Amino acid sequence: MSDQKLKPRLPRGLVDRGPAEIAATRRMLEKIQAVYERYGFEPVETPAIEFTDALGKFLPDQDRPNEGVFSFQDDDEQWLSLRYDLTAPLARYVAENFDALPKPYRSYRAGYVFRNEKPGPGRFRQFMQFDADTVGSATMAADAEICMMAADTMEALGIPRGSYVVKVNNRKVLDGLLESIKLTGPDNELKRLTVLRAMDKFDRLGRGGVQQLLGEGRKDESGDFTRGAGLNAAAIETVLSVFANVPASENKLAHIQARLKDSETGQRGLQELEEIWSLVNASGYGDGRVVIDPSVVRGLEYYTGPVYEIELTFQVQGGQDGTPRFGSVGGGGRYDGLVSRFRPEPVPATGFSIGVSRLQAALSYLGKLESTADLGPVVVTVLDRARIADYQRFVARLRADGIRAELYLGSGKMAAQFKYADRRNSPCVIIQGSDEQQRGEVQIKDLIEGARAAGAIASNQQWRESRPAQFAVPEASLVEAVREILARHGAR
RNA sequence: GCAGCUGUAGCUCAGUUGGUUAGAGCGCCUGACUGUGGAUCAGGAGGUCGGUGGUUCGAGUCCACCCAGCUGUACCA
Repeated sequence: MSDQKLKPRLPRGLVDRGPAEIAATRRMLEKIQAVYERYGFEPVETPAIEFTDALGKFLPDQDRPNEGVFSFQDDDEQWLSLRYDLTAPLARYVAENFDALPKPYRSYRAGYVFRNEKPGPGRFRQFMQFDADTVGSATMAADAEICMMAADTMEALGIPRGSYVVKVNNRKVLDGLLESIKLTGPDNELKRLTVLRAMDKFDRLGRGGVQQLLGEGRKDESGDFTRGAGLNAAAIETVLSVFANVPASENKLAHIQARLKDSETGQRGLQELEEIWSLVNASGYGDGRVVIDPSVVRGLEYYTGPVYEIELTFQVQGGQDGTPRFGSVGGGGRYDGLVSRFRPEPVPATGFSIGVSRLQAALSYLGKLESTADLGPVVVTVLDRARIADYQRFVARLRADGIRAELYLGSGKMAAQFKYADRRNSPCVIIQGSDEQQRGEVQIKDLIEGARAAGAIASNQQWRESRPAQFAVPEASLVEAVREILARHGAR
């Protein structure tokens, strides 16, 4: 077919966003930003594109970028990539502007990041993160503060205390654990990865699933088989001990301490955890907002010490199987090696990101999000096409007074104009035909009030004759009357 | 990537053991209403049944392959 039309469509994992979602995102961003500002962080923004090597994302032993990142070659053949998080670009920025920045350097930024991975519910290939970092401070106080800020942010977003938890662990504890089951040396590199990955799946697969993955392997619902790490029973028991149902954070520390006796790395990790815990506790956040959880793994690359994860703990009502799981909505950790890739001196850093898109998807699914679009503009209708100049003058007066307003620019008759205004979520329309003009008046119809009245009216004739929520005011009072309607409906 | 399931109108779906011009609800457009949203009523537009090939007198229906979507799993720096 030569006259075949192009089919409008989006690649998977990408979404269009309408006014209601945009408004909801904006409200979220404002709340997050307010918390970060209060903690003394300042904004900085970097571009969406970086050199691939600056992101550190070449495949090992190959000159091709990792498939998980969107990459392309510049005119000069250099590889460029879309950022896949906001941390790596920040490290590049700090390294590049090192001498000009105050240290420790505390900054935040929001922006879209891109990952070429399989999308799912609340998982997109383009999504927004809100990130905050402290660069140039090695003290655990920086990490403790990040955790407390994460908790404050959740509450600022309207998530009640007890409906979220900030979990803290330390990569050194995990390394120590692997040491204690003798998974050391380069030969065991792959096994170590397999063990950590298995642990990371605890919330999804449960203890049994993780146990299978640590041992022989596991068959999923579709019958597909995943090979396990092949550990012996004693080693499996040691690894699973971190999932023990020990209620208090102090006890968790004690519980795991015994298993790490032989590992110096593990002991150091425990010390760091204890330090964070005492700082968090001193500020009162140890009441369940921030907890120690030795099972938190997080991504596998650049974290060097403490790692954090923000999790929603909502009980999803209707609790059958079909309900999606919204686990982690944010996380982060200490990445002491990332900036020093560019610098001669060591530059410790720690930070965390909130997955704004995912959190929004979760909140909206759970009905915890006010997802109403903002009110639309006041629409001035066109009854007499010869008098467009007059109508435009009404519009100009409203705008001059700071009120969103527009002239109906379509070609429809009255009914179409009302439908248009309705769809635009307009608070009211302005009408002036020859009758009103002679009396020096305009009709104002409150669409929101009118919609409410519609329920009680049976016939169309009655509806039209009663003209619900409609009234006349002198032309001179136009702005004032519209203001009243806006105020009544809580317009911002 | 691997596995399972599903592809019929913009959306949600019906379509008997293969049998004439492929249906419904919702939505959309127009009108009833020379100047009023909703409701109602009447009319209208919109589909080469995901694609290609095959079996058959005949395929939305059966078969093969491909494509897309969903779910699980792997990977996710």
